[in-house]
Formats: sequence, structure tokens, C-alpha cells
Amino acid sequence: MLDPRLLRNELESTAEQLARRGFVLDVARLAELETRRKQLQVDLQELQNQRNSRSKEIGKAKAAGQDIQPLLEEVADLGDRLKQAQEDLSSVQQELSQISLGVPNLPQADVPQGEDESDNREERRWGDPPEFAFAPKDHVDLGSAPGWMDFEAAAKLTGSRFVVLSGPLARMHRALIQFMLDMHTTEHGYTEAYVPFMVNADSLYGTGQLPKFGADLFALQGEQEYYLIPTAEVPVTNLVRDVIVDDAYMPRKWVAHTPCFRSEAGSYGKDTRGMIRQHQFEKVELVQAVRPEDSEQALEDLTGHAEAVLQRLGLAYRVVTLCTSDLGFSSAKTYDLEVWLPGQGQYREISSCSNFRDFQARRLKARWRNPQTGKPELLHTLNGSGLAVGRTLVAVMENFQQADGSIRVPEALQPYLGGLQVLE
RNA sequence: GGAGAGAUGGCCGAGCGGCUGAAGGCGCUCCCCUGCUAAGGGAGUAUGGGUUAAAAGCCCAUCGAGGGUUCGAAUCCCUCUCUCUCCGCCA
Repeated sequence: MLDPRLLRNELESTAEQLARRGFVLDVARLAELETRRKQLQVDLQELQNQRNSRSKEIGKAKAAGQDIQPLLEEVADLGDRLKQAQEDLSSVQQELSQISLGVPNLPQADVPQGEDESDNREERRWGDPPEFAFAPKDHVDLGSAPGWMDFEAAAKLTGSRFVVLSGPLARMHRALIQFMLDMHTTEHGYTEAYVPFMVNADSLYGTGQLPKFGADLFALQGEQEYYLIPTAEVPVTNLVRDVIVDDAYMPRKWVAHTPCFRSEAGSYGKDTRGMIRQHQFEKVELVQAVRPEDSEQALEDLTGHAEAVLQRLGLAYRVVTLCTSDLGFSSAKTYDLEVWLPGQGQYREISSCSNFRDFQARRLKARWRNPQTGKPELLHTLNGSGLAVGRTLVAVMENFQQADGSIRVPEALQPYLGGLQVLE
């Protein structure tokens, strides 16, 4: 959510910034609602003030043993007027909040203007895509041949866009998770968190998945309105919801491994083959809550932490800054890490690192106490995948494949596989 | 799943229809006193919002959440959520 003051006092310039990402703000409607809100709120508060002071008079008169009947008559219609004023105000407020919940974050000034992903700006590349003396296979062929990757079985158990891994591949998948968690906790200063994989609607509003993107979520049937998490960002970032963090505890840095569940309605037909786009996948997620003045640097650091995983594994990748139209709803700036996939002959997203500035924090009421002022202020939140485990597995398979279909184990990963050097 | 108890400010804890945004204590901050430490005295110490160019001031809201009764609700009624205790069941 944007600062309501922006929508009150700097409506025009806010609309211009939103237009950069292709969002049309209904300026006239907002201005009108805002004017009404102001008047209704003043009126209501005036009535409440009257009620309070009158009630106190009645209390005093009664205590003094006076006849309160005349006083009661004076306030007879106050209740009705109050009720009416409350209804008027709350209907305007409801409409205002509905609008503002649907307004995306302002893109940071250094985010490139663009129409689609082709306008994303490449920042840097690391590593060279491997050269093969044979035609490299994709992960589906590599995994299916020895029977380690079974999409048919998953389709039987559940449906399309799921996978069953077995044997050494399942083990490597698990090893990747351990490897990433260890790196981030011991080398990058994150605190490991284990969190619920189901969350309530409040949490999804807090991080911005609701109300706009409910179609992408799996909602549970049952008495409780629970949802499967689409990313660990939701439970972990919500740790600071309704919290005022003491300065001594800033910044907060968490890493969490969770499964992620996405219904991805509307994206059918895209990446139907293989493990790239699944309804269920594992992710090791980095989340930070930082002082506002630190968030831009924190995004660079966090992105570097995700990059470090790829570097340690020896996977070639590039970093792109998402252009204005590719930016996620809540994000002010996002770097995507794209890993080289020989099976596809292109770079594919494996991590997305975003600075949300105070956008999520405002919804979350996530604050810190600024020692300069002694007052609570909204903090800034960030997150990034460090990394998407399924896609990392795919990348390792395709980049480390050998002519006979076996897969070398990256050196950094070998300790996590009991010293195993090749999957065969 | 069954039975009961509870939810108040940073914490503990009163209040059970009217000058209570909330006694008292602890903690914290500042000041005074005291030749160390300790003790003592005083003041302050929630959050959001409105009004304002801003501040001060004034006003409104908030005692788990939402609704209701009332001129007036932390206090009464209803619904929900969460916590604790006992029993059952279990990983």
C-alpha cells in the first residue's frame, strides 16, 4: 500500500510514477472521494465530541442528584445522527481502501522504463555457459532415462505439473537445500526459520498477494480460511506484522526453506515440459527487514547472497533489472537472477530479489523505533530466492551432464552427498 | 474431541456502567540530592488519525477482534480468535 498522503496531497505526480509501470490511477475519483472523506470524518468527530461531552454532563448531573430528563431529551437524536455519519464515512473509507489496496508500488527511479521483459536491463554476467562435445539433453531426458524423475507417476498421484523424484536425484534435491541453508546462515548472517506452510488471509494481504492475486493461490477447504503459501516470503515477512522492532534488533535477516504452492492460473501452456513450472516446488528464501535508509544497499547485498550460491555451484548466470512493466505488484525494484540452461539454450529465472521499501510494511504495520526520533516508523522489507531449489536442480543436471547421461556433482555439493562425485 | 479459566499500556497487575487512556508496582528516560556502590526525592514514559504550512494546542479512536444494549461500555449481552489447565487422542 502506498502512503495515503501521496494519494491525498501528491495525486498527480503519484499517478505519473504509476503510469511508468502501465497502471492507470483514477485521479478524479480519488480526489472526489478524498474530499468527501475529509468532510465526513470531521463531521463524525464533531458529533462524537458532542456525545462525549454531553454524556459527561449527564453523569455529573446524576451524581449531583439533579433531574437528568431534560438533558436526555437534548441528546435524543444524537445517536441516529452518529450512526448515519458513521455509515457514510465507512462506505467512503471502504471504497478508498479498496482502491488503494489495488494500487501497485511506485517503481524506484533507477528502474528502466519498459513494455515487456525484452526491456529488462542486463546488469552483469558471471561464468561461461559450458561447451559440450555432444548435443546436451534437457533435464527431463536426463532424469527420466534412469527413472529418477517421473511425471507420469506424479500425474497419477495428483495431476499435471507435479513431479516425483527418486534415488540420487531426490537426494541431490535435498542436498541443495541443506547446502543453501548452511551458506546463508554461516556466511551471510541469516537466521534460519521454520514456518507454517499454511497462512491466513491477513498474512496474504500483508505481503500483497491478496486481494488482487487470489487466483494464483491454493485455498484450503474447511472451517478455517487457510491458504497454502506461494512462497516463504508470506509467513516470514509476516513475522514483523504488527510489530515495533527495537533498533538493536535491526536489521532482521531470515532464511527459510519451504515448499511453495502456486496454482498459476492463466499460465498454462507455458513451460509445460519438465520441472520449470510446477504447482509445488521448494525454495530457500531470504527475507530482510531493514532501516529505510539501508534498503537500497540491502537489495544489493541480498542479491549478492543469492548469486554466491550460483557461483559456488559453478553455474553461469546473468543479473537483470526488471523494467517497470515487468515489476511485481509490491516491488519498487527487482533483480532477477537467470541461470544458463543448456537444455533450453537460454538464461532462465532462478531467483528474484526485490526491495518493497515501505509498501508491504504499511500493510503489515511493520515498524521499527527510530532512535533519532524515538518514534515508530515503517521499516523496509526485502526478499529474494536463494535459490529456487527445483530450478537449481535442473540447472545442475543440465550444466553438469556428461555424454553418457550421468551427472557430475558440483564440488561444493559433494560433502552433502557423502562425497559422491557423479550421479549415475 | 470433551470440561473449565482467561485475554487490560514495555512487563506485572487493579478496575466490573459515568471526570479511567486507564490506579499501583516494575522497567526505562531526564532532573535533584548524595564525596564511591547502594539508597532517596521529583518529572516524564502507548499507538493510529483529524485540524495545521508546520509545531503547540484541541479533538477523535483504540483495554484480543467484530457486532449489540445504553445519554454514556475496559466494565453488560452475542459471535469469533487466541492462550492456559484437566481429560481423551496422537507424531
